[in-house]
This record gives sequence, C-alpha cells and structure tokens, in this order.
Amino acid sequence: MNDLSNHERAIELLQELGLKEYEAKAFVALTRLPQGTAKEISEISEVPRTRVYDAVRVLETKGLVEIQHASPQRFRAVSIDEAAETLRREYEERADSLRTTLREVEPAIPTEETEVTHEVWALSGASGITSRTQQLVDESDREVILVIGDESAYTPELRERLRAAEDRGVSVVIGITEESLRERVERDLPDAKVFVSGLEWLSSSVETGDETVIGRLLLVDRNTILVSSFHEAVGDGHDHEQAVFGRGFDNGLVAIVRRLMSTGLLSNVDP
Amino acid sequence: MNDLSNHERAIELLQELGLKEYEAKAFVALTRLPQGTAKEISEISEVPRTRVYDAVRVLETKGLVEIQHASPQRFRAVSIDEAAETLRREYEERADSLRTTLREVEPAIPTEETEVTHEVWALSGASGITSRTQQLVDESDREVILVIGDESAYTPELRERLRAAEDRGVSVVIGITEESLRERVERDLPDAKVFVSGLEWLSSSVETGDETVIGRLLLVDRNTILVSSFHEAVGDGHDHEQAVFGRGFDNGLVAIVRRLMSTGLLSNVDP
DNA sequence: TCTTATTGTGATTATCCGAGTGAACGGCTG
DNA sequence: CAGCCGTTCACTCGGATAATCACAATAAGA
Repeated sequence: MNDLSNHERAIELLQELGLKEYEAKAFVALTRLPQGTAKEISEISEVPRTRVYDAVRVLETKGLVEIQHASPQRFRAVSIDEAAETLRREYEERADSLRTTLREVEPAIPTEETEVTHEVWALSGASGITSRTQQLVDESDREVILVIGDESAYTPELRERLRAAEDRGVSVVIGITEESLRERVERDLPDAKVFVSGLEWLSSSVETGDETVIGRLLLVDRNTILVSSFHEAVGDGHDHEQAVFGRGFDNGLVAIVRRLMSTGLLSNVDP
Repeated sequence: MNDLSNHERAIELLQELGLKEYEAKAFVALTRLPQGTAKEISEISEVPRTRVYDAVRVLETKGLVEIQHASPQRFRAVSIDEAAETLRREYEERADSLRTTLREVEPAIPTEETEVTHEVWALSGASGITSRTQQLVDESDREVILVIGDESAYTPELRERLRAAEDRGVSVVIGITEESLRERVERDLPDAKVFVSGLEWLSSSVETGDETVIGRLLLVDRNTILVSSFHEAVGDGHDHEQAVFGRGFDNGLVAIVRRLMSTGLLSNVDP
C-alpha cells in the first residue's frame, strides 16, 4: 500500500514537473523495467497501449527515454539521477531566463501616486517571509524586537542582519519560546537582550482551541511589525507559514502589537 | 516591438514554470508597478478585472505576491530575484523528491528475458547524449575513436573519462573538424592520436542539400557506435541534438561506420 | 503461402480544466 | 437614497488531453 503510493507519488511529481499523465505513467513503468515494449509498458502502467507510443516519443525528445527502432520497438528509461538532473536543469534555465527577461520589461508609469501612511500586507511561504523579515531588520533605525517562535526562523543570514543592526546602534531585543535556542542567540548576539519568559500567551491558545502557532513576531522602531503563523491545515497538516506585516505608527495592527508588547513583554526588558 | 516581446516572453516563461495565464500576466503587470490595484493590473495586463483577484491570491500562496487588505486591495510583487529563486527552489525540491521516490519503486519482474545481440537506440538532447557518450567511453576495452564535430561536445568530464581510458591501456583516437580545438586536445591527451584531415565527408553534405551537421561520432572497440547530429529544424532552427547509438559487431549501423572509418579515417591513423 | 496474432498509426469521441463573461452582493460617496 | 466601485460567485465556452476505436503494417506460425 505504501509502495503503491510510491508509484503514484512519482507520477504526481512528474506531472508537476511538466509531464502529461501518460508520459509520467510510462516513464515510471520504464524505471521498473530494464527495458520494455509498448505492450509491457501498457500492462504495468495502465496507459492504453496505443498511446504509449506518443508518450514515449515525447519522453525521448525530453531526453528521458531512449528508443530502439526495431519490431517491436523497445524503450528504456535513462537512469534516475540523469532524469532528475535533466528535469531540474530545464527549470533552472527557465528561472534564469525569467530573471533576465523580467529585468528588461520597462516599468509602467503608475497612474497616480498613492501616499501610504499605514499599510498591512499579507504574504505566505517561509522563504518570502524570511526575506521580508531580513529586509525589515535592515531598515531598522533605533530598535528591533524579535520573538522567535520557531527555531527554523533563526537563520544565519538573519543573525548577520541583526549583528549589522547592532553595529548601527540599534537596540536589539530577542524573545525566545524554546530554552534550547537561548544559548545560541546569546552567544551570537552578545549585545542583545534575550529573554524567554513573558511569552506564555504566544504558544498556547488552549481556550479557543485553535491550532495556530506563532512563528515569528517582529517589531521595528515601534513602527513596523511582522507576525507569522503556522496554520495547521486540515488533513494535510504541515508547514505553510503565513504572515502579515504592517507599517505606520498609527496602523491599528501595529498599535495592538505595541500594546501587547509593552504589557507582557517590554516590562521585562525595557522598564 | 522587441520590448513587447519581453512581456510576452516573461509570461510564457512563467507559464512554463507552472503558472496559469492570468497568474503569469498579473505577475508581470505587478513587476512593472511598485504596487497595484485590481483595476490597474487589469488595465496593463489584459486580465479581466474580476479574475485578477483569483490570480493574485494564487500568487500570494506561492510566495510571489503580497496583498494589502484594504479597500481597494493593493498588490505588490516580490523582487525579481526573489521570485526567480522561489520558483527555482520549488522545482529543485520536486526533482529531489522524484529522485528519492523513484528509487523506492520496486522493479517489476520482466515478463521474459530478451537476449540482445545487436541493438540500435535513439536518444535526444545534448545532456543525455553527453552522458551516454561518457558511459560508452567508460566501457571501452581496447579502442576509442571519437570524432568531435562540435566543440561543445568536448567537456572536461569527457576529457577525464578519455584520460582514464588511456590509463587502462585503451587506444584513444580523436578526430577534429575545427583546427581550433586541436591544440587543446593534444595538450589534454598526450597519448592520443589526434587528426584533423580526412573528415571532409563529415561537415559538408552539399550535394544532398541537407542541413544536418554531425555533432559527434564515437566508435568503441569496433563494436559500439554513437552518432549525433544537429537537425536544423525549420523556422525555430537551433540546437536540438539527436543521436543514435548501436551495439554489436554484427549490427548493421556499426558495420557501416566501421567501414566508413576504415576507409576515410582509419587510414590516417591505423595503417 | 496463407493465416492469424501482434504491433503501430491515425482518426474519433469523451472529459476536464481554464479562459472569458456577466450577475449579484455590499460598502462607500455624492 | 441612488448610483458607483470593488469584490465575489456562478456559468458558458473552447481547447487540450485522456480514452476508445478502426485499420494498416508487420511478424510469427501452420
């Protein structure tokens, strides 16, 4: 059963990597055989025999399969590593093209300049959130307060940005929910104030029974905040991080967090 | 005109990277603006206003766009590098998963063992051909004859494999059509016989007027051959390399090349 | 050599997904 | 209060792809 899922999983992955259903199925079938005829492939892959030919021909042009022209034709998959590498490189090249192409599209003149005193943005995906976090730290002027709810958020890059901020004279305050991280952070950032207590309200929200876990919480210059959370999605529950960040002293969201911080948290470090 | 193509090219690339048309168009529109409303996006991207919302929401979950919840909503694209990196990593992960997943699918028992005295396989794509070339060189036992018609085929990896073959006592003969490569090869492989003449029949096939150019030609142990060619496809003519390789002394293809080699080529080096 | 099973190609139909369009809801503004 | 804008939702249409079929080409066997 679990191994049956392996086939299916592989087929899904191949489709996500751009192959059609028949192509994916045929390829997986071929990886299970040293070589195979259309009939054999059809039998173990459930691809209609008459369609195997088309599928395999496409696979051949993609460099994933070799064809022996004989009667009957025989097909053979390239090695797993070679296939993975071929597909990976294909997308790598596309991503590079995209990068250079996008740089060349000329900007459109904004119809109108909207001044933004306060704003709240939503974003998702750990990587985007990480990058925005670092960016905000870089922008910091006087103070950075960062609560790390999930260890994965504390990356080496972030550490460097925090150090740089300290060097600029920015006051850095780090809150931690797991004692295990404390040592590392204190060693990394000797000038920073690090605390663990006062964060009970972060992790446990038993009363409401919600499954949301705070990943990071950043307050920059009492002016800009970023909050991220892991939402335990139903069923396929795993790591999708979502965040909002807000700017502007008068921003409602920022105000709330500022208050929250000053009562529960700042009392510990900024009397 | 050229810059118009830039938008279109970028949209195409994004679609190849898995985005839907509307998503791709909306994203490109957003990269042209510091930020934008649904209306603005619709105007410069030709995406129906009412569908901008769906598209952008998907982009947000992919970490490519940030959303400002206000009225009207405002959207902002992440930086070009961040977007490219995000997409690249997504596929990198898929390729890795594929690798490990494929390793775990159990082989199917071949219905029947077919003995293969001679076989001819077709394959395409420079990378696959390169790898098969190296593999054949690695298998060589006594003799390797390699004609390099296109400089790109002579990779550092190939050089190493050829060296290794020499060290095994294999006789290595290299044919070159471009004088420019000669020095490099002679320096790289002091023990190999390198020649340039006698290959006129390779490059020019004027009489038939065909556009095919030979990329590489490999003969291993007088037993296995590989021939690759660049087929100048109509219109979008560029570099798609196609190859066949054949095994078995009695293989017709191998026999032909063997004769060809002994008349036109081997007379120079193997009297 | 004729028969028959198997292999391969092409055409045809069915199904699904995404593009495109418009109705409807709610809030905001004049 | 009425009209406008922003937003969501439901629906149609078309193209791509999955699935089936009919038939030609080839090989195997009697």
